[in-house]
Amino acid sequence: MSGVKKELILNAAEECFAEKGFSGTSMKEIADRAGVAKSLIYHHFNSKQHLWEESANRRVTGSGMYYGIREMVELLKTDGIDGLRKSDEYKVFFRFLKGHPQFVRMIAWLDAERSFPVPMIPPPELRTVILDSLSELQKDGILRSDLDPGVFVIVFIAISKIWFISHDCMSAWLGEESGSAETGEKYIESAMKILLYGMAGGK
Amino acid sequence: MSGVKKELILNAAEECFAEKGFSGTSMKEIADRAGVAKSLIYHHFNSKQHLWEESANRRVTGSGMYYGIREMVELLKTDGIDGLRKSDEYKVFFRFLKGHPQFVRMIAWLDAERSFPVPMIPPPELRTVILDSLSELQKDGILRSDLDPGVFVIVFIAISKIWFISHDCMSAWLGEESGSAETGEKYIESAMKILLYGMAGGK
DNA sequence: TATGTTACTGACCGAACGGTCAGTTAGTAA
DNA sequence: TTACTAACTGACCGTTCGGTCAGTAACATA
Repeated sequence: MSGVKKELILNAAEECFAEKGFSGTSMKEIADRAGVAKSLIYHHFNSKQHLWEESANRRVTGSGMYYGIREMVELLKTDGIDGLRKSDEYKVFFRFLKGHPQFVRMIAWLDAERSFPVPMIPPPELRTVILDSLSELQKDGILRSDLDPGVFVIVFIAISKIWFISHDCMSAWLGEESGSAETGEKYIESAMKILLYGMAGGK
Repeated sequence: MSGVKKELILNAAEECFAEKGFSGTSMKEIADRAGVAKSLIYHHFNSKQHLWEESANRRVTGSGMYYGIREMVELLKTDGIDGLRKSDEYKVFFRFLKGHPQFVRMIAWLDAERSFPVPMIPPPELRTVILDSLSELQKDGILRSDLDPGVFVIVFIAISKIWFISHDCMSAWLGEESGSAETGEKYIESAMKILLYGMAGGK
């Protein structure tokens, strides 16, 4: 009946690392949060760095981060840009981030950390499916065809991600008090207006 | 003749913090890099946290980060979107980040760090000038008028910033080998095509 | 029951941590 | 010269760090 305490350790590590990053987290903190002896961590994981990599990897690859994007691209194929605009589906990635604040914290640390890097590469088969669909949409004239399809994905991720990663700085550019949950919804609607319009037109 | 070694300390702190963040940097590292005794740091700054805040603040507020954006908005007023598109000026913020990798590293840490936060708010007068100009451009029909003008700024920053902050992850979505400097130029050109087109049209 | 393996603990280690402090140097004003 | 202040240093402090290790508890197999 192994693995139960190992799971506790991984969960505790994820929480601590998401809050304070690699260097800001001590092994004692993780052990205390997991409710185990510190030395047990070294029984299951070789070192702090290994634990960091394992928990970060699990959180990133197991997040399903990109599945919303794939669904969105599928919707784009069936309903076109206007269909996407009228539905709420273009918010899918934004809402994913909103619902997973711990995941957001983790990728913020991964973006900064270079001494103990964790790749964060999209799953190859998902990447291929999304890029192929986008290429098809370009051929069909639904998306502008003068760009690498990957650019659509990047700008899409960028405008969602920045809202949560640099929230204070960004909401300072908007008039309302930044804390309100409504501001986020209004922001992503506005930003996606720009994006959806720009993705269709041009050249 | 004070201040010269204090300056050395601040510079060394900036470099160390940009590389390894707050928790990953030790006071001894900073002292060694500055070529002074560790205790001298405590003569000029109260604590590690104060040094962190002071060096981060100096780097962020002194960066001139937003001046390129203001210039761009001015150009938009005189030459319109087509003028901006034809010149290279829309790359101004992207090139600023490209030319200041240490600044990019620092804001990546600031985005992640919540235990020792540093605000990173845009200078109020610059913010006002930029937002006012954008409002004017909306009234003149050059920019779409159905959005808060701050959104233009945010999406603009977002697509430039993400290229450097999450570089490995993002360039994985583009076909070429990610390391090349040319890829970045191609990316920002493509992304700005989407943005400039989307900022003009719609509603 | 005997045996081996894995899960798990508490005591412990040397190193590094942030921070202090007594004391020295150097410049400056009276 | 004296006296005061700010710049600066090296030795030192208590704590915490990541990591080790001998030993125990639990459980499966034979």
